Amino acid sequence: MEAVNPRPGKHGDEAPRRRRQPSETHGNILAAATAEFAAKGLAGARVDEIARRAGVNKRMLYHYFGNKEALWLAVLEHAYVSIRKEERLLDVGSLAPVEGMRRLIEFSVGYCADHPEFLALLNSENLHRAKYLRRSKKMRELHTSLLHVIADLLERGRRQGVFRAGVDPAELYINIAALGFFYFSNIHTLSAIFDRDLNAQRVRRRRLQQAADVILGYLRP
Amino acid sequence: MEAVNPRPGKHGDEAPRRRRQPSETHGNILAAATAEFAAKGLAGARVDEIARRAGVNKRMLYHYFGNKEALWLAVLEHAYVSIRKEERLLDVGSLAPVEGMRRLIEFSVGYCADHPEFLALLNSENLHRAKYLRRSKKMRELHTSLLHVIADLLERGRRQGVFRAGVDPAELYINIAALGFFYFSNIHTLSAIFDRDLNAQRVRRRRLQQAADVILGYLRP
Amino acid sequence: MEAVNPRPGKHGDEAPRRRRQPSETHGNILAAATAEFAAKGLAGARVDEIARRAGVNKRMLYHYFGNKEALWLAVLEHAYVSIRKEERLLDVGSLAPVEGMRRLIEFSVGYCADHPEFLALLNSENLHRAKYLRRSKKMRELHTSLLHVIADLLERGRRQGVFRAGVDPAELYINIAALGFFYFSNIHTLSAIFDRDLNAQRVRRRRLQQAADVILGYLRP
Amino acid sequence: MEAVNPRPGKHGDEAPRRRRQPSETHGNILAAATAEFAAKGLAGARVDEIARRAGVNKRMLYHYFGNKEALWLAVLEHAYVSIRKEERLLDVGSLAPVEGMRRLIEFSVGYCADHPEFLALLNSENLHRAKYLRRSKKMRELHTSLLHVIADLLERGRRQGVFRAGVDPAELYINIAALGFFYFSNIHTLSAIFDRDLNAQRVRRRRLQQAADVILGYLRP
DNA sequence: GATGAATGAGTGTTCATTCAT
DNA sequence: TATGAATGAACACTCATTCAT
Repeated sequence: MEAVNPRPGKHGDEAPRRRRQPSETHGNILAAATAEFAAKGLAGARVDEIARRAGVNKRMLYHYFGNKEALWLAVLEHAYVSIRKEERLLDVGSLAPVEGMRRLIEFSVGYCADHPEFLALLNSENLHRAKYLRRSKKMRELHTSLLHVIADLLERGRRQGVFRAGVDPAELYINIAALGFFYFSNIHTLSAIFDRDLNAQRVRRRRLQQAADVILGYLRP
Repeated sequence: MEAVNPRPGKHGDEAPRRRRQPSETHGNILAAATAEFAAKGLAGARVDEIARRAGVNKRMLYHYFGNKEALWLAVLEHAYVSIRKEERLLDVGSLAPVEGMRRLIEFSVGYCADHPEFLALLNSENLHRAKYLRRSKKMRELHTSLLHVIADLLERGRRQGVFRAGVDPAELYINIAALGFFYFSNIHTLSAIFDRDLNAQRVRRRRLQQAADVILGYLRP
Repeated sequence: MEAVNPRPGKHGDEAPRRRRQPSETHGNILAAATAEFAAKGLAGARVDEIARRAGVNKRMLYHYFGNKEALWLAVLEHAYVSIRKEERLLDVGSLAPVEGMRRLIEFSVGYCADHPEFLALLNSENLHRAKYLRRSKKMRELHTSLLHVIADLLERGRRQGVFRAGVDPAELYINIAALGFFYFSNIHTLSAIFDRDLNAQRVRRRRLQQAADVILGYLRP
Repeated sequence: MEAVNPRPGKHGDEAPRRRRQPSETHGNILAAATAEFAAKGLAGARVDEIARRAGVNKRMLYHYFGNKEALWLAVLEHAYVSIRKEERLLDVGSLAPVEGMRRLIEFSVGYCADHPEFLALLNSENLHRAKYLRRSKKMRELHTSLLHVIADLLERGRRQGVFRAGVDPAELYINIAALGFFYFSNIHTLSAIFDRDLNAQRVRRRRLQQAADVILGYLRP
């Protein structure tokens, strides 16, 4: 992380254009890139447009991130960090297994409903066969803790007799993700082929319930 | 030359291969475009590359399809026509409701496992918020017959007491699709974040079974 | 490469000439475009050729002017600015009415003789029915001052009894322009159909005299 | 090739599509090309569009005219033939000198007002410095007769004492043409720069009168 | 750190023209 | 005579990236 105020105590907010605000610039670029990449994909996104949206000079983008592909990876990593960070706040470790599991499921589905840009980024990265994500060391570390949390839930549930044994944490997480992801990700093509207006927010509640039912039914001993 | 360029077209005599096979050329372009678009998305695909893969002059692509976006729509439509055509061969109308439903589910999941290009195309089209598919009149006609088939299965099953009432055909189809689509579509990012090699063909059988169980359990009266 | 082409820009170290001379580059492009457009018209002109003539990268042309049509308009505007600028130097406002009018006429005819590119540009723009020029706000401002100068000459001449009344400044200017324009503009086709070599410079003096005679005769009270 | 009328002698006019109508096809192409070339110039005109306007296959255009440039010349020649043909119908040789001259002038100006496509074609050919017209032998023959007619008028007028001597027929014709051509040819740019709507038909009569006055005044002994 | 001019390789698309039928 | 598929060269324009300031 870059120091935000190199010279603390002497920074007026009154916009002396072209100040040195490293971390703000960095964050602006990341946010702009997330929006642009989510909307257009890696190939469709334009470096100029990202710079414009971020309100910074295009050169800064190269200064902070190296090139377009590295920026893409940074955006992806940041997206995963964000969801995992929120996820950790659920603190499911301190809840009873069934309640914890339900909260995890509802969060997972709700996050898909509320963050279409996350779905778009993942779909685009899948198009590239995870070429960029695979390079990232951050990712594995980030998700091992998630797997530990799920494994802990499963183990506590099994010991309490509310979950059956032999469930793989990763497989389970994939099933959870599937129930939210597909619907909200494919909502546009589904609307088109079935000539309906499938609205994300309207079906949100139903999806939350249905996903919890399916997964908890599946986990029952 | 001033203002007008005759462009003589200097083509060596050693390769005057210029046949006239309209439908073959058309099909070659469509196949090549499907592969290229599925691999790179709309923005990432290159018209030159499509022409090269199809073994035709780039100009033919514009002759037959108009432009890149129209070709994209043609590819999408063709992909949907293909899956629906295979689906119709299942002839689920002549089977008992439960068996017919199972066959439909297994086909749907199996198709996702076997046709990654179909998943990729749909994901890309979702990135564009179904901008192109929405223009297509073909699509609605194509899918009304599918909805009739499912409605017929549900109705017969309900009368025979094996399916519960009140199930919407389109909603059901979306649930079926979800169970196959997500897994095979996100296999690359999932492999990356969980550091495993999730192989499509290896999990094919398990997914088929699981999807059928979930849907048929859901339909039970 | 998949979807993203880094395009490293392999440029040999032996020629790293890349200066930063904004106004010079801008001027070079304008001059080159004037020559190319005058010689070939809008449709016939080649953007590559303009860049080559200007000795700049083609991309700069879009950097400074937007696109070919905008460059066309810039060239047209510049051509009009140039003639009006020279015209203002005549300072006819400080001359006696007849002498001022004569100087204006001679300048106008002489300009047509000396600037075939101006005639060519106007003819091409007329082909487009002034589609581009009509968008320009600059033009009206530019010519209102000209009309004021002519109106002043006419008024002073009328008061002094050397010009008749009721002459419209714009109509008069059109008549003046006509006398020079046609001859020098159509010199090539006229040479062809009458099988003579009508040379611009040779007839220059005669046209100057004749035009002044016609206009001043027309203005006599 | 399909034989349209295998048995000649039995061909109704009731549209057996794809008849052999050489001269009609030839004429259609010429008319379509005239419109397209006049509207867009040589470089801007599209061979496909000409074929479409003519309602014939593009190949026919090459069959009858060879290539685009040859078609351009054919259009130019046809345009000149048309004006000269109408001009001959005036039969000025049988009129008194002054009346004949007046009729010639009025025709010349009126033709410019009524045939903007003629002006456009000439301006475009001037852009090419009469490159194509100069190749044409037809042109010189076509205009020598015109020059003879004017020379005869001048000579008769001189003998009758109504015209002064020493007037060059070609120079005179150029002066006549100038008076109509410029105004109607430049009407669009003039409208744009002076922010008026100069309408061709509205000023027609005034121009006719003015041109006759100027020329006849000039010819007075 | 920050700017915008500059670059070269390409991007989708269009052109006049020709060939097989 | 007529058709429309086929061609290759070029067309206007755009791209991610870098350099001078």
